[in-house]
Amino acid sequence: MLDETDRALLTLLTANARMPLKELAGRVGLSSPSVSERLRRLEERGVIRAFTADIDPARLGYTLQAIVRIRPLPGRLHLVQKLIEEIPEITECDKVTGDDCFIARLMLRDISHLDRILDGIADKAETSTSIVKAQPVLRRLPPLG
Amino acid sequence: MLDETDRALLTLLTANARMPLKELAGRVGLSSPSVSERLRRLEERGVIRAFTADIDPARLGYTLQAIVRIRPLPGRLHLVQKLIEEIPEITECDKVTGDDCFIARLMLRDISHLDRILDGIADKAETSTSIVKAQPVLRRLPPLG
DNA sequence: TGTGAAACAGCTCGGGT
DNA sequence: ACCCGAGCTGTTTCACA
Repeated sequence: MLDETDRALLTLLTANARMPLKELAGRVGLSSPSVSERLRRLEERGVIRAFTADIDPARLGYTLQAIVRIRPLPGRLHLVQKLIEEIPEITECDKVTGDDCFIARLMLRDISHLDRILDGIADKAETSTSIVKAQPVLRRLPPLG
Repeated sequence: MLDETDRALLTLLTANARMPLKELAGRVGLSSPSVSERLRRLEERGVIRAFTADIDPARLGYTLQAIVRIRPLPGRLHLVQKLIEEIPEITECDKVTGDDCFIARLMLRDISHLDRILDGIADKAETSTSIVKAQPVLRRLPPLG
């Protein structure tokens, strides 16, 4: 399904999505056209979902992050999900098993910013908030293979 | 600090990191060299941390994701953090306030894979696991401005 | 910071192994 | 599947506003 060369390409592109084909080719021991074709196929198959820029939220003024577990009140599940999707400060949200129905990541300018957002949810769901103190593992690839 | 043009560039690059300078330039109404210079500065200032490929874990065989809250046993904090960093299936981990010291995202091949990994932690920390059923909000940018 | 032109590098597409 | 080479497209550099 995915050979050694594909895996190497994914690793290289994860580290630097703008790496030129020529350099990619050199590192995996192929020619540029071959690499070009492989990338096309990887995108087509959905292995590569997109090429994105990794922006540092702190440099945008979001110096605080919080992880919030959200338990919608009875009958409010869909309403809460819609609300979550519309709050732009929520940059990630998973719907999970268990009492906590949603687990969301919030980007915040300061602690009062958190207060304001939670106030807007308080009448539709219960929340448990954890403030992020450090990020020991930042977005990385799982083992390929 | 960040003007309107910079914000537009970040939005465009987040959607497609491999977009050619020429096209970026056209969309923000500048010339290619100007855009090139702006990108150089954004990277230098650390606003753009990296250009990365967004890989679909499901296409790599990781059809299951879990969010695990981890509470190290007394005196095991550092040991547990080291362990977390060394488990490659943990692709994200935040150190947070509250009883749950760490919140980690795990990429898994199947449910027995989860069992195996949690077994390796069980004697050093308590864990609470939530299986991801859906992802209503996938990694996106907070408001720029 | 910005622009435009020119030199340079990278990409794509054909044909061939 | 991959490689090579030609032609084209995109990028970078530089003089200048």
